[in-house]
Amino acid sequence: MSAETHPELTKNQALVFGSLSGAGGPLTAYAILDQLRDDGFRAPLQVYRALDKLVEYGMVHRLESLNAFVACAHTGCAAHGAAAFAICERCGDVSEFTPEKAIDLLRNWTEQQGFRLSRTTIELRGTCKACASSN
Amino acid sequence: MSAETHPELTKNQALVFGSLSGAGGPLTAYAILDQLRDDGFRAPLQVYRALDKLVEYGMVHRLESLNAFVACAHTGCAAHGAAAFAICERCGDVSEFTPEKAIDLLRNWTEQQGFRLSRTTIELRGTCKACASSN
DNA sequence: CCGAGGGCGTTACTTTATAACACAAATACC
DNA sequence: GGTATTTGTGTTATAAAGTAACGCCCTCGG
Repeated sequence: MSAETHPELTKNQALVFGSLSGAGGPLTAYAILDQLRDDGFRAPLQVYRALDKLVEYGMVHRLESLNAFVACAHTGCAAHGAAAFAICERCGDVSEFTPEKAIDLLRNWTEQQGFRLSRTTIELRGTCKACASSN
Repeated sequence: MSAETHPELTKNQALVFGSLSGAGGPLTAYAILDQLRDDGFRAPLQVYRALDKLVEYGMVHRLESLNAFVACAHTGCAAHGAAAFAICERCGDVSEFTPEKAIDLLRNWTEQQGFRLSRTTIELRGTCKACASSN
């Protein structure tokens, strides 16, 4: 899978990705399902199956602490490998960023332990600038 | 358990903490519930309420990517503030560690953004040394 | 005494995610 | 072309994780 080109998406995958991209923020699988009722979606599995593939392709990230999914901010994130998220608990805004040095340090730790790293989850909860100042 | 670092636990909190401590690894809320049936536990809420407090006290961590909970490895983790976890997907073993430099870098990023950080989740998925070598 | 807050027990419920089964479409291979 | 294999799809049913709402019983400070 090339980092620059997206794989060919199936119809369902394209619908789910479109829904997430259009949202401009994270959506739960069931929220996506509701959005896609008019496109013929009837069951959660249709969404989860598409999401599994999109996550595998690096086009979508799963936010573990929200049980939600978000389109990758980098249109071809697979190259980056790891991403981090700052999640505002007030307004729900999510910022994706790539703290390479921090990730290097974590990877170094795993290598020292003989731990073979496959996936890194970094999620920061708090209050975004806008919400913190509008207090 | 030190009276200085730990608050007085209620009966339910002590039971849940004991269950988690004895497990030597993560447990889901429902697994804890099953373990405590003989102690009179009947409903998930009894577990979740205790867990909420234990997490608040820093004695228990929630593993977001497993929907599970684990007793803090440091008996008084509240001081450390943030922890990271390496989760073996083969044997389920979880190692807690405290990557202070990586956390500092993440905190610096949030400060630059004006993001007020309240909670940090770092979870590494992969294969532990023992499982990787017993291949 | 009493009243406010915290913890507790229970029922019912919502949200999140998978299992199992059957069919269809694309791909691979000779 | 024909056939095996994989991959995607649709559906029903069910499991797993988490919460709302209610009422009761403590206990602690006034």
